[in-house]
Amino acid sequence: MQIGELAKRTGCESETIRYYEREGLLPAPARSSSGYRRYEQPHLEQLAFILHCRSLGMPLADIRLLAGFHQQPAAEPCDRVNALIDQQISRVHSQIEALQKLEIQLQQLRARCESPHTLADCGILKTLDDAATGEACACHDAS
Amino acid sequence: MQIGELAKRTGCESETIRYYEREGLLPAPARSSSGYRRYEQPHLEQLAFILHCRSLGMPLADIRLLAGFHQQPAAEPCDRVNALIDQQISRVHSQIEALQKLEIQLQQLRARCESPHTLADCGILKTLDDAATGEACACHDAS
DNA sequence: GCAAACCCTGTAGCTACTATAAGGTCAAGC
DNA sequence: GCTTGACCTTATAGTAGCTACAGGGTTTGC
Repeated sequence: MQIGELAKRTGCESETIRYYEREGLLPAPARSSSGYRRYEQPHLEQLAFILHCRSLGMPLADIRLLAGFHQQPAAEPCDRVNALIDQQISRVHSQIEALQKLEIQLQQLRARCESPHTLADCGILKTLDDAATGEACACHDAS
Repeated sequence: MQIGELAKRTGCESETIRYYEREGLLPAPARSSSGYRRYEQPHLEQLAFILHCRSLGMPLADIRLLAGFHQQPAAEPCDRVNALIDQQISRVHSQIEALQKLEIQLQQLRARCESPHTLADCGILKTLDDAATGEACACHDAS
């Protein structure tokens, strides 16, 4: 199949497929006489594997590693696979925690200007300005 | 003060300060005879304002807008300030939701390989492979 | 008079794509 | 046989927000 067909079947844009090939995540397929890429079933599965990992937020470098484990002897221990997933879980977890703090801070800032005001007495701008001149700010104080 | 001093006082690297200047977030300061940037107190406050907004996760484009509101007539309504903060809150909120789903998916995947195995029968690799061949996967099924 | 610590500009790198530009190929219809 | 449109190709530049050089000039202290 051509690249457009592979793109349609996987929901991944042709340009992204070519990008994955450049990055060494997908093997370079055979070419037609006119230079068009010709994909087979294994390519589709490999791409689906990549896309599934991406949907779990994994970085391409980790996916490259995961894909590499297929080429290794099957008797090897799989602890490095587990470690990659654990890393990803902790990355995601700390992102969540950071964003939750952020949301609280933003809501405290937002509460400074509930009803419509003018710029002159907008509690939000005032709070941001105060923080800039070194005063305590509503958003970061209580965090 | 020189750029290094400003950097030390704000905890922002010199290169980042020059970057903000290039991006039009900080006004270009006066220069010494040898071309060194000379900053005054207002620059420090402006930079602190930017850094405070950044610490709330706001994109530079929004910070540029926020900073611009200082130059506008004080009697203008501040609803656009509020809108920017509201936007940021909803961005952060939807990121949190997406990451929470992700964490559940990752933990379901991780549960496929609790005790140490070999690559051949690693539940994680198997699950990822199955997903690539179109079968239902543990991680995305229950999401 | 020299070395260390500072400063300058300009450019390239990071992630994971996305979007062009400028061109070649192929099948259908007239 | 020729055109039209949908496909494909490569190469390059852009996105966000920095960070990290390279290759040079300046200033300060000993």
